[in-house]
Amino acid sequence: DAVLSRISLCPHKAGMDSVNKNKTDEVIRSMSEGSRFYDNERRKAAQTAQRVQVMKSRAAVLSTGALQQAEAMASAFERQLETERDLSRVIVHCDADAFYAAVELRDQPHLRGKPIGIGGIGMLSTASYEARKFGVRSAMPGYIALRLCPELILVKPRFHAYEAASRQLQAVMAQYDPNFRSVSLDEAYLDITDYMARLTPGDVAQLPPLTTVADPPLVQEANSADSKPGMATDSAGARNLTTLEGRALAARVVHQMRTRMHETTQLTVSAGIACNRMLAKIGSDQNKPDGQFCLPADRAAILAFLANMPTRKIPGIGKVTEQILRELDITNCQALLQQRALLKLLFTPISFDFFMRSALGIASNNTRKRSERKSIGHETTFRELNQVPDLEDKCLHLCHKTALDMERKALLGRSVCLKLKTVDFKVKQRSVLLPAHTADEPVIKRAALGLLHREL
DNA sequence: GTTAGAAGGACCC
DNA sequence: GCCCAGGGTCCTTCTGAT
Repeated sequence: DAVLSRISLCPHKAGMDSVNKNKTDEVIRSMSEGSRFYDNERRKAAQTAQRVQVMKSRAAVLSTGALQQAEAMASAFERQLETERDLSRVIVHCDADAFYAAVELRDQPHLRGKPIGIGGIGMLSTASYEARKFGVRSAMPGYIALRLCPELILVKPRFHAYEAASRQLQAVMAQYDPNFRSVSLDEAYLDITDYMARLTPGDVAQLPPLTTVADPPLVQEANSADSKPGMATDSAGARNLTTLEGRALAARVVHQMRTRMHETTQLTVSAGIACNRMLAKIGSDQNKPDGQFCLPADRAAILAFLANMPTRKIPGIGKVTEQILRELDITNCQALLQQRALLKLLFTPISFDFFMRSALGIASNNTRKRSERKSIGHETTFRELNQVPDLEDKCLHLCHKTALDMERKALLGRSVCLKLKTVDFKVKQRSVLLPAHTADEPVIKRAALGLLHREL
């Protein structure tokens, strides 16, 4: 049922082939059922079901006229989006494979070949590929993982080691794009268009040949006349990166970069190459681990690539949105496009825009660093507490850590937000806007305590 | 009608 | 015996104020 889809293994994730999904889900279910966590999941599932019901009843009473009008608007919107389609950039998404686990296996050779999970009994942040065969996943509680895989070795995270490895990976990436955007310790986007334009024939000769790279084929068949095979350079003699040849060259560049990353860190990195961030990110998952995927800069090839793509693979569509769309009989991008009139009528303009862009493969290709952070804070989960002084202590300690961080990073903030989680996993957030921006610890503490007392 | 602030959630790693 | 994280961003909805 609905709650199961929330707690079970995601079948679209890479490396699911060898997993006995039914057995794994049964273990997860039996260990979760009856817990307060499970009850909360059931509550949220019911909430989602309610949302779906409202949508379905709205859909049921739509007139053909309304649908036709929506179809016309959606169609016009699609034409508008097509004018924005930019195939000119070569965007790469790099994603280190099972990063934390890979660093541990590298540094602790006696663990190699054994299933390991990074984290503790409460929660794992990563699992090695050996452990994934048993259904062990990131964001899985350690005690459930141990039930799935009794030989699992829990390894305490060593963030300094991961940060060091991350810096090494980034140093290689910087050779190809000094303005790359890192999204976490193990993920980054690069725009290698300029790098490729500067490649000399000598540089090109140094690149690994495509044939050693292409397994499975890196460059999908382009079935359209949009790209012009044989036109690796344009009339001015400049390198044309949108052709199949241009993308094959990109594949060789990325292969070289991944080789360098492996040489300096002993870690494997997977990569996706495409004309925007979204497509590159989907691509980096295609041939994981230690693989890469290159999508031609070609509208027809992009649409063909996306047509049967499960909605869950789109970054930004999680379990809930997948479920809602499935209830509307939408499970892949093709259906997303076919049902655009319905989507236009049932979802907000922002969601509709997002769905259309996703299904068409039109997204931002900006890989420059994002501007400034929006928030900073700390949170911690602790055993059941109901004594006011105990809660105050916890609150003050988190305020202290946050104020310290703000001072270190020279940041100011104006809104103080207190987050509370009850024993039944309900989350409450209470916030106040201060008269002025501050990083002053006593001010933050007073505001937070005020919010806390409002709830006691 | 528009907007800013609050609260709740979905999602990502 | 341990028993579902913690750091974020963005979107949606509601509500009171301009």
